[in-house]
Amino acid sequence: MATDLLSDFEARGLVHQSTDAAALRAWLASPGRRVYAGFDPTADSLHVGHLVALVLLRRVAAAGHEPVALVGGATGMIGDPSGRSEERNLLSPTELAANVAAVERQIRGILESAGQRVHVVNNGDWMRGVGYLEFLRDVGKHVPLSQMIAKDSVKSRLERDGGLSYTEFSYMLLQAWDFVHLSDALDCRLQIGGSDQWGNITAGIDLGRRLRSRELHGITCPLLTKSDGTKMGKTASGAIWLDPKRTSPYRFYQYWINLDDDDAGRCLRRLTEASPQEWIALDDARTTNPAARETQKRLAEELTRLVHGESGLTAAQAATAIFFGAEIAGLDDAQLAEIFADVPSCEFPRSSLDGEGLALIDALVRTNLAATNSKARQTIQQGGAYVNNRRMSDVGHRLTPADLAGGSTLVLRSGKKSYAVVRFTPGA
RNA sequence: GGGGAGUUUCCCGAGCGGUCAAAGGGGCUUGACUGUAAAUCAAGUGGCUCUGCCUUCGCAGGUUCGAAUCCUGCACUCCCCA
Repeated sequence: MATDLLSDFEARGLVHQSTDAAALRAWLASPGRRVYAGFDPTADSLHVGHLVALVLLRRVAAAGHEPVALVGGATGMIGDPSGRSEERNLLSPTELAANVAAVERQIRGILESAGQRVHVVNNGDWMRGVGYLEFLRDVGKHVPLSQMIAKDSVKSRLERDGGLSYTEFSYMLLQAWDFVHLSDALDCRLQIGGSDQWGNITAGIDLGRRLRSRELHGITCPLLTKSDGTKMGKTASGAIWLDPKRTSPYRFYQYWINLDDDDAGRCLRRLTEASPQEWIALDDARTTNPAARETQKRLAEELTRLVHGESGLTAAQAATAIFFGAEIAGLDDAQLAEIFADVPSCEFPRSSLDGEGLALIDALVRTNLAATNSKARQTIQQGGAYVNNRRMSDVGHRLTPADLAGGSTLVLRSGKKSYAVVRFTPGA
């Protein structure tokens, strides 16, 4: 299975374009080859869109090769025009440095468990010392302008009103040089990227041939899109990030659980280590019993474990059980805080529970679960109000210490999915 | 410049003196069903100290026991003729 990486990629639908397949196969036949993919540090976290490349590198490792992850500390200074319709805003050097560090950490976290040596490199390290004139003489001289202009990424931008700046135009040279540099330093001869990277990758291959008479290889994988045409990893509320501070493990898990069947089947192949036998079994399960969502569960489990670890997966599953009706009991404040990390919270003085207690209607309004007292009353009457996931149908109910779930927290819910965490703090 | 029509609750749109918090549709909310989907069905949809009370029908006045409904003025929109 691990013998022919390229066939594995092809079977999983991961190959969009590739350079000479026979030559590539031959090169990959010996173990210990180094294969690289680049990551631009445009934010302090990677997102779901980067998973394809990360998982690909893991597969490279599983096949007995060494993954090389390049973080664009230098290229990030400039911004890749590929797949972009407008000029990028430049990041400040401090921001960039922070992003590079964060992204490097994430990459290591995901790749290092794959069982091979992992190289995480930053092109800032070799670009910083290179002078402009030197670069123009050593690299620029060998890249024909006609080819640069012919690249889709450049052409489409030139045809637009905004055009593109000389800076972004030069991006390609930097990435091309990265590839040549890595082939010098690590004997890395294969670069993998998204389909929008084809132009940049081939620029590197050309440069390698001109400067070193070396044969370099490239593979692009199709960009992940969902069957509804939207980009993978984007939701109405924004991107799905790998950083738990940006996207909680629960939401990450849910994202995969909620994929529709076609997308799930595709993602199973591209993003998980599932074997062909498993795909077939799961495809079958999906047609005979779609309700079980076995494919989605398999996806969600593997990816959540990969990104957030075993504890993240456990937390996400616990949260899932609760968000879908399980009564909230026997959890402490810390666990509640973790599960409901994405949920708006609201604080009340502890004393409001004393004596008469706090009217449920008030609590619903104060937590914005209901717009007015009337709406709150209606919600309760219609059976849409829950305290700790237990339906409350008494309009006059008052919250007392008996309603607390954790030591000082309780969870209100309106309808199926609007939650609010209420914390009662000692204060006045 | 002259003549006509209109402005209703989140949106569209009925209502033309009391039975109007205002038909109907859309949207939204809740419930049932379901695959945490879609469709479907049901209920709700001005506010409140809620079997009652208060505030809404372009704005300001007026007539009337009583006005979204009639009258006057103002603002805005649209149509037709010049």
